[in-house]
Amino acid sequence: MRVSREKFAENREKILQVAGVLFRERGFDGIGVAEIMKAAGMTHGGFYGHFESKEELALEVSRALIEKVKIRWNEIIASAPERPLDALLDHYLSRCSVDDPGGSCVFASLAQEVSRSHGAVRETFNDGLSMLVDILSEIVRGETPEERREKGFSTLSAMMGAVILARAVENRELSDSFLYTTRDVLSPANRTNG
Amino acid sequence: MRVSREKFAENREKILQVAGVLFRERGFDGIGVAEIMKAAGMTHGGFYGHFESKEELALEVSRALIEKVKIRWNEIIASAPERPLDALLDHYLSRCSVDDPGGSCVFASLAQEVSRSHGAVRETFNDGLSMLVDILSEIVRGETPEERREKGFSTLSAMMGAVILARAVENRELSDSFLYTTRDVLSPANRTNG
DNA sequence: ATTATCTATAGATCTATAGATAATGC
DNA sequence: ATTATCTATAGATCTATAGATAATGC
Repeated sequence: MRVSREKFAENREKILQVAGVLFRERGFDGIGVAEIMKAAGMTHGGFYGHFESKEELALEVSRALIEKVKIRWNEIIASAPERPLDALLDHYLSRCSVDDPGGSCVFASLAQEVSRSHGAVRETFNDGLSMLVDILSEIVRGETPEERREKGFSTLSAMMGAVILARAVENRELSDSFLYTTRDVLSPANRTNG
Repeated sequence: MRVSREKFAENREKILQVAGVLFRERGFDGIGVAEIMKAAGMTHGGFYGHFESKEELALEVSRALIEKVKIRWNEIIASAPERPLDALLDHYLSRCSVDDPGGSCVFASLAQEVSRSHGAVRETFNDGLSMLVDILSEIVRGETPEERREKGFSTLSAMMGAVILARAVENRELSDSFLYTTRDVLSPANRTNG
């Protein structure tokens, strides 16, 4: 049965949203079009009326999720103008972030898989990471812009690494240690230099 | 045609070695048994004379590659007794490490994929990461054992994060920045505190 | 009539196995 | 005779498409 134009647009959004969760939970190659459509409440074949290919879906989902990270980070920073980095670290280096990959940072879920790929998705991830460095550069401590930019890179590395390793280990104590030790090292409140 | 016992053992080692490279390059799910066997110079069906399943191969490869990281790190540390952490960072945070995933740290290639799995491979990765924290705890600066252990966790997070992000971006300048900024932050020579 | 969705399937993977082949080693 | 490997294939995926169905909107 055919649906209205409005419903068609809704269905497309639903596919994007569901795919966003499932890609982050299982990886781009860990979930098929049929299962995504089933989870979205539609049939397999209907997918190709909305997207040309799975690759196109992966690209659109990537763009949307990266934009989402940007918006969330900017919101958190704006909500704590006196200690923006602390607020961001509290958010990012949290158990919630580790335990809910389907709802968390797309880079912490898919960076390794994307690094093996080529094409538009990879470029989108490249630009997204560059954007996060820019955001961090404005809230880290540092005497010169160069110093702050360098700290933007190292801070992002440490944040991502901590969440990725906290997810990789099964032992809860180990997992927590990656989060809180990284938070302590990166938080300006605990630093005496820089 | 049948081969000698010696050749049989050689063939098994060849499969493990080839699979070690291909798993790191393409992920456990990114390469099939048939292609691994072809790269090892054998036929698809012959695989099941050596291993019960692809999962068993993944486990044996994981164990071997984690042991390899341990041995390499200990060699590097032993070779530079006056500045072991600097030597390790020089090795780990290098272009070579980023450009040759098939020959580098198994965690930097497969941590995200493994974090989505359950079973023996995941446990092996868990124990392997714990072991790397132990190694780092002995070479980082810190006043107390607790402080050094905490620094072991945060240092490992930063190292892994830097290599993973350096691989994720396509832009060479961005990629290098993740490496050298993390090296600067982690190197005792560049730290004025702790 | 147009078009969004559904049914059914083609064609290409993938893991795993059964049975044939041929060299080893008693 | 035993056993390591090879050939061939079963059965389960996966992406993508062709054609049927049925509701929208002129």
